[in-house]
Parts: sequence; structure tokens; C-alpha cells
Amino acid sequence: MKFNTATPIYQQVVADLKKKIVNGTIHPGDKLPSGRDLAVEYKINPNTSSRVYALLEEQGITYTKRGIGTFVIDDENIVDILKEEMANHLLTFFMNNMHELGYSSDDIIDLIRRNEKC
Amino acid sequence: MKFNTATPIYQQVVADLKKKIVNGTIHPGDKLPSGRDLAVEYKINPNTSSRVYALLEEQGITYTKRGIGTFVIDDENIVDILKEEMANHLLTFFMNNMHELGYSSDDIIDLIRRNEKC
Amino acid sequence: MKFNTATPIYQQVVADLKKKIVNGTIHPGDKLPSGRDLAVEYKINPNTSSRVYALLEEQGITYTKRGIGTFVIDDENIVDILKEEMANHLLTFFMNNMHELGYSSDDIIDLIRRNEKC
Amino acid sequence: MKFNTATPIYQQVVADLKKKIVNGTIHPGDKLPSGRDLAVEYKINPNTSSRVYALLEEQGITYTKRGIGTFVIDDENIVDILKEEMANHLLTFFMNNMHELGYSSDDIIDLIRRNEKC
DNA sequence: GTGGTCTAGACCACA
DNA sequence: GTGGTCTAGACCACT
Repeated sequence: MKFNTATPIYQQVVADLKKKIVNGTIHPGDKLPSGRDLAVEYKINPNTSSRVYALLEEQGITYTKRGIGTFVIDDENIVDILKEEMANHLLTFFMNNMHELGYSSDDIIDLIRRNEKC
Repeated sequence: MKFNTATPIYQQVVADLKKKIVNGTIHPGDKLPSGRDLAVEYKINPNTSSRVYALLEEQGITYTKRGIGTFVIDDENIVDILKEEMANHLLTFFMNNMHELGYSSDDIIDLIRRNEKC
Repeated sequence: MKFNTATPIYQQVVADLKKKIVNGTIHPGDKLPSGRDLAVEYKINPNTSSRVYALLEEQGITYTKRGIGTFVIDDENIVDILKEEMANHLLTFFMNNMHELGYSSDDIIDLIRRNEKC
Repeated sequence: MKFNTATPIYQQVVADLKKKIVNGTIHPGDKLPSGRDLAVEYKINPNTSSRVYALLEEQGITYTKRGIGTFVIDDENIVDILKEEMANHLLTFFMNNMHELGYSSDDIIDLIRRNEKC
């Protein structure tokens, strides 16, 4: 995985794991790799792994059993909730900024349609 | 203006000024406030003002007359160029992320339409 | 039983068993469940059970007959001793912290009285 | 300051700073020492300082200006809110445990009174 | 083996 | 100078 230097690595890994949960690569209830394994997988420092899992836990996406491992919350709804939450976040950010630039909702839909054809 | 702690203040001010140019609050050829005034207006550090103007100049949006002030490039096209540039940037970022979450272009248009009605 | 992730599970189980001895759910001389049964009862790892019994024995609350099981010390006094010991521990911890926050003993008594009525 | 080995250092420092806010050693709006200075003051590693401030910010007690420093929220109410919050936390923990040991509220008040005279 | 904490030292962007 | 991030390496307690 290639990291963007602008944003912190741990945030990028968090985002990547979330995407994997949303698109079904990782399932609710699954055990995530150990901190050390995650470090190897993403070529990061184990401390950075800790931070990743700490953040996911803080956001209520995972829980951790001491000495055993970190697990995705075992609730099927989490996938849809995460998906909607992230989509909404993107959507409002996008729409607000476009409106501020002077684009109406119809303008935006046109842009998307045109973009789609390319 | 409220600043987001996540991204650098100078970038947020730059983005805000660009928006003002695009939506017509500031016009091509206009003189921008002095660094000190900008600092007062946005409640930022004067050093940050410098950085803002340096960045705008670097992007070819403004130019500086030494001892007189900073001016927006006096070219009507700049508005459209800026507008398209920023819109494209927002659009590709938005679409890429939505696709990664599993939304098709049609899904997205639906979301926008529904969002519009609320 | 719900475990607090902050403190070690084995300590929480030890505390729970002590409470049961103090409040009479378990009596002096009683045989405690086997390590395996305790593990099932509390949904913990058998290794953790061992640790629980080791700690209880270390504190002089239980003793082990090899091949037979673990028993609570058969001494009626133990209940009172345990009760006082635990109460004292809680009390001094509580009072010290409250004093550090600026509450006098009278303030504290008021708080308890008010709390009682709710 | 002497640290208890049982609980993490960063939590102990957080608790210490909170106490200082509650008892008036630190006031709302005050600038806290820089991470490096805090590290010297408490004889801890600068990274541990970061963690301390991150936790305080997470709890809404401080805010941080990038490149400038960390400040206590400038709201006089925070002192009382913190004080009550911490006291309530201590109180409910204490009362729950004492009740589980078989002490009534009156028993507890007696204990406090007797304790006071020593 | 697992997560949690801590230290040491370094680099960078921000103000 | 300030906070933020990252690496490296170590130790410990828990399971």
C-alpha cells in the first residue's frame, strides 16, 4: 500500500480497514491481525498499529480482548452503518463545497453524468 | 471563521479566498487586504498571512506589487479556470471514494436527489 | 458477568469471589468450583482460573487439597476480616480522593444522604 | 511526583492535572506547559506528554492550537463540572461496592464519622 | 503470542 | 518553539 505523505499513516490504515469492512473483505466478528502482523502487512511500525486499533476501538468499530487480539464488532448492522456514515460524510462535504462554488444540485448531476461517459 | 484543527490554517484561508473569487465576492484585479489586515480579519498570525499570499501567488492567482499590495490577477478567465479546477478536484475525490464504498454513479445521483428534497 | 477492560480479568474474578464470601453467597469451608468449572461459569480462560485460585490462596483466603479441590478457609472470622479489610480499603481510597477534590467529611456525608434519597 | 506502577503514567498525570484544575492551581484559559516542559516537570518522556494532552483534549478539558500550545478550556463552569463529575464517579463506585459488601448507607456514614475522629 | 506502556531519538509542519 | 507523527526497541502483564 502506498501512503500519502499529507495525511498520517495511521489514519490511512484506519480508512483502509474500514473500506475492507464495508466492501466485505473483512466481516463482523472477524479477528484482525495482531499488531505485529498488521505492522508487517502494511510495512509500518508496531506502535503505529496500536494507534490504528486504538482509533478503531474509539470509533466503536472494534473491540479488544487483552492478550487475545482485536476483533471487529460482531454486529451485521455495522457494515451498513459504516457505509452510510462514510457516504454521508463524503456527500455533505462534497455538496457543501460545490454549492459554495456556485453549482446547483442539477449542475452537479450533469457533471457526474458527463464524467461517467469518459 | 471557524478553523478545522485537522488541516493547516493557511490552507483553509487560501481555500476561503479562492471560494470568494469564484463566487464573486472578490473580483479579478481587486486589491486584497494587507497581510496585517488579513491577520485581523481572520484572527490569524501575521506570519500565517504571509504564507497564505505566498501560496496564492505560487498558484498564479495573485501577484504582488512591492510596497503597494497584493492583487488578484486581472483576468476574467481566472474565475472559470479556478471554478473548474476546484470542482474537478472535489468531484474526482468524491467519486473515487464513493466507488470504493460500492456506490455506482446512479446510486450517487439518487443520493443527491434525495438529499436535495430534505 | 461483565468485565471491565481496564483491570485484569483475574483480579475482577477474585474481587467477585471475595464479595460472595463476605455477603454469604459462599460460606467458610465451602468447596469452590474446579478451575475448569470456574472458567465455564465466568466465561474465562482456564489459565485465568488458575491465576484466580493462586491469588486467593496467596491471600490466605482459600487452600487447596491436591486432587480434591479448592476450599474456602474454614474459619468464621474470615468473613469479618475480609469485610473490614475490603471496606477499609475502599473507604481510605474514597476519602483521600474526595479530600483532594476539596470535599470535607461533612460534605461527603451530605452527598451520601442526598444520594440515598434518589 | 511518585508514580504508581499499577496504573499507566499518562493516566496518573492526567488525574494530577485535573486535580490541579479543580483545586485552583490551574485556571480556565491557562496555557499548560509545552509537551517538552511537562516531560521535564514530571520526569516523563515527551511522547507520554503528548498522550496526556491528547487524553485531556479528548475529554473536552483542553484544546490545542497547533504550533502555539495547549490551553485549558476557557469556561469557568468547567471547574465545577469536573469537580462534580469526578466526585460522582468516586461516590457511585464507592457506594456500589460498599453495598455489595453488606453496608447500609447509615453504616457507611458511621464509618466516616469514626474515621474522622482518628 | 497478545496488547499496553514507556523511552529515546528523529523529522516535519505550523505559527 | 510548538505540537504531531513515526521508528526502533524494550519491558510487562494478561490469556
